[in-house]
Amino acid sequence: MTLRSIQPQPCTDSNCCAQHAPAERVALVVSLCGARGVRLTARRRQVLELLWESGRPMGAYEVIEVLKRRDSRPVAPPTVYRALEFLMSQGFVSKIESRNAYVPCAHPERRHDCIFFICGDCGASVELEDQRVEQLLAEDAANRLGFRVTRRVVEVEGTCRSCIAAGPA
Amino acid sequence: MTLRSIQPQPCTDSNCCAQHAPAERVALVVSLCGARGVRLTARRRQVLELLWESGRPMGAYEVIEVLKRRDSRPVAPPTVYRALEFLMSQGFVSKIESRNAYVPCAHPERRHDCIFFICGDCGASVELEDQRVEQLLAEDAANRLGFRVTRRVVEVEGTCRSCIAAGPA
DNA sequence: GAACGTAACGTTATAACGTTACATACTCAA
DNA sequence: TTGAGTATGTAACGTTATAACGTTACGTTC
Repeated sequence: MTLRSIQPQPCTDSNCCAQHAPAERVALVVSLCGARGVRLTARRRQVLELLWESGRPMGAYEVIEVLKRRDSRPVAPPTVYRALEFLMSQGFVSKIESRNAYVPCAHPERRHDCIFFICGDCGASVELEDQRVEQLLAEDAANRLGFRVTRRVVEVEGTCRSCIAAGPA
Repeated sequence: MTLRSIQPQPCTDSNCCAQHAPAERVALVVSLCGARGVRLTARRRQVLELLWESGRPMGAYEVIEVLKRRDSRPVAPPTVYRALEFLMSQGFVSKIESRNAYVPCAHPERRHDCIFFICGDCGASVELEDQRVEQLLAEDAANRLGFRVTRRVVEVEGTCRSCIAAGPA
């Protein structure tokens, strides 16, 4: 099945816990780039696919390592950082600040800051949206501080359901 | 006025926007260390005082630079990182993950994750507490994900009141 | 289809941030 | 006062990110 034959499925469920097929999400990004008139070059797409395939946050140098092995030729840091920068600027990828790691955005069609829940045991992360949290932060900023918000970083660390079930290591 | 002569003032106002006198906050930490039986060594205290005096988040290497100038002899990264680690473990200092920077905690006597509002223009940060945000994040974690929370990172970036008043640069 | 302009990429070097390993010194209690 | 535990100093290293600059790819215009 080629990428082009995959129909991207818009997802309007902000509570979906990011259960999406990687290839379908990449196809969605391809179509979004077309609509926006920006270029998803081979490198950029390669990085995005890698993040989707990985299933958990990846460091920039981890990305570099994998690309090197696949290409069997050097891929330098700036190349990967530029790809990540593009993907983030378009809302296709987010950075998890507390880990210096990058994850593909479950809903690239929506512009939003989301909340990341990161498992300290297995390293997996899940993104959620919660308008109420955004609302409270906006209120605190405006009413208590007279502060204008441009970006929100909300990262919750802990233990995911699977790791809790698996018991203490 | 010596540090010992300063009486730490407990602050129970989580809405105080961190308006505290540095020396008084350091004195509070001194007394907390005594009560907890942990050692606020000269280095640790020096780093804490520096953060309080600075008035805005400092990078670890910025701390190193200032200490070097004051001591007029080298202060190596591990020394500072260890001091920061101790101060964070005791809740006297917090790290702003999105900046790789450190700030003294306005309420070292309370164990809590707080919300940081960071001005992108002047670099200042203010900490607030908001139980409602913590509550929502805990609910999302438990109900939607079955996730056990150990730490919350909430950082809001934007423009502070003063910089808004000063107008666009 | 040649020349041009821009965006993307490659290469090298370096800045910024953080850790490991190990030797030395200090502290406190037995 | 001596030994165990804690803290510090020092050097080397590892990781993350960016600056600076040249080259390639690609669409556009003539």
